[in-house]
Amino acid sequence: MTPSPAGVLERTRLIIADDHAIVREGLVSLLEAEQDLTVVGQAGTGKEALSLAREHRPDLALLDVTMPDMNGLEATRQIKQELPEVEVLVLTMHEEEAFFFEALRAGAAGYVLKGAHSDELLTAIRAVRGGGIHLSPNLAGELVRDYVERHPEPSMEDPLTPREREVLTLIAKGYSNSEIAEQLTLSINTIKTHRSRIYDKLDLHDRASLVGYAVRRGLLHP
Amino acid sequence: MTPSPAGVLERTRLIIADDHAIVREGLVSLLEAEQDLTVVGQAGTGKEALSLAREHRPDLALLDVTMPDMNGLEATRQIKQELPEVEVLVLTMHEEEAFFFEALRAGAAGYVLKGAHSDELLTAIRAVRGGGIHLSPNLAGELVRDYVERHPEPSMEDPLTPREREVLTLIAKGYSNSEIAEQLTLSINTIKTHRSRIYDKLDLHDRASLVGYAVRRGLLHP
DNA sequence: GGCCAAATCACCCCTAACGGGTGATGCTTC
DNA sequence: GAAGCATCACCCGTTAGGGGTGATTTGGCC
Repeated sequence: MTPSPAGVLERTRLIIADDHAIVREGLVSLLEAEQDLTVVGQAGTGKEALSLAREHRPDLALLDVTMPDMNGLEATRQIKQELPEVEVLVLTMHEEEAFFFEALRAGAAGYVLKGAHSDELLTAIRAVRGGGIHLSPNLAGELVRDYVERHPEPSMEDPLTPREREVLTLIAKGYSNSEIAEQLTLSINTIKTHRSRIYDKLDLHDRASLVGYAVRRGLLHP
Repeated sequence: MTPSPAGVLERTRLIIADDHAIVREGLVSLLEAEQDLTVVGQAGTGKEALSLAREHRPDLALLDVTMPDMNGLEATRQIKQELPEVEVLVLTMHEEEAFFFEALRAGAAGYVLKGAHSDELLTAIRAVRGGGIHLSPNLAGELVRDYVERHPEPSMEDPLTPREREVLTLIAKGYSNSEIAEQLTLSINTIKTHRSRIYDKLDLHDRASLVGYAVRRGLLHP
């Protein structure tokens, strides 16, 4: 650590990118009003944002989605690829889920709507600074819905024994009886017996509905 | 709307539940200090919280996880089942993902860690009040990771034609050639041709690896 | 000790599905 | 007019699938 004059904090260094100068100015004055933040660069396009990030290695990049010459999502992707230590916060007016999800895939650590209170932006910046993730409350619901759908209550028991569930999983994954037998080091006859019992218990009679069942139970991914 | 005396706001009505009286008191004074919030009930157990919710129909219930006589997650489940219009915000010291995810499944609209700043709690309450979801920045990352894993970049194209991808999906779902032919109103021969071409292009030679491929591509869920 | 469910394996049957070919025809699109 | 896509036909041999029936062992439970 280099010694710093008394009273000077280790500020969080930001770059901001938005194609509207007025929005940028507004953000700068908003952010500079906080003692722990400082804006070290401004960009009007995605490419500029990327250059700025390379040049300044900021702690955090605040990017708009809609920008000429490379949009904010692509910029996010490239920044995260090249400079993973730079956190990206996407600040946009786009409430569509598609952008939100794409931002997450691109590696953004946060997504804030421009309609939000400025408090939320500051909260988000600090959350991200602390290694966290901030999601717009309006959009986080989609993510949660998605999660809940894919991970149903693990309770709601099925009538299968553990072994049967194991076999079921492998069947659903497309393995043949003999392959399953090999993987579990069992006789193929055993597998066939399990298979029959599974069909009996679940009252299913073909692989398709079996796969459906396994997918609903979330047996395929883990 | 019933007319209200000038200066009196429509306050957000809360109940809070925590097994430690001191924590409750602290929360009450914190929340009552805000002009737009009012605490209409306090509980020290999950069952009490449920009764309070039935009695007061609050806008929001602030629940701790660890409580005697029904924990906060079970209480969340029951409240959301009986009184879906009551939003639940889980406030806990538990940073384990398991509780977090279970809270989401139980229907909570937010999850705030006790280690967070009180600002975050207020932000969360207001976000939830506005129909949003607030997730602890420390834990939201898990949710995002989960999402990103399950929904890989849809780009990164595969060599398959749209029709082939369609057929592949159905194969992975466990349908037989004839069933697929029926569903797509095609000849079974056509399906077999597609199947062969898929095997060729992907250089796979059994259903198992085909399913693996489909899962990775996320073709199974939608 | 007796009972039951779970897990293991064997053997039979028969149909259908599977995978591997080869070849051919329209239809766009470039 | 070549290339890619989608469609269909027919042949072939293997084996996996779905359906039975019966048997053994293990472990837990009363």
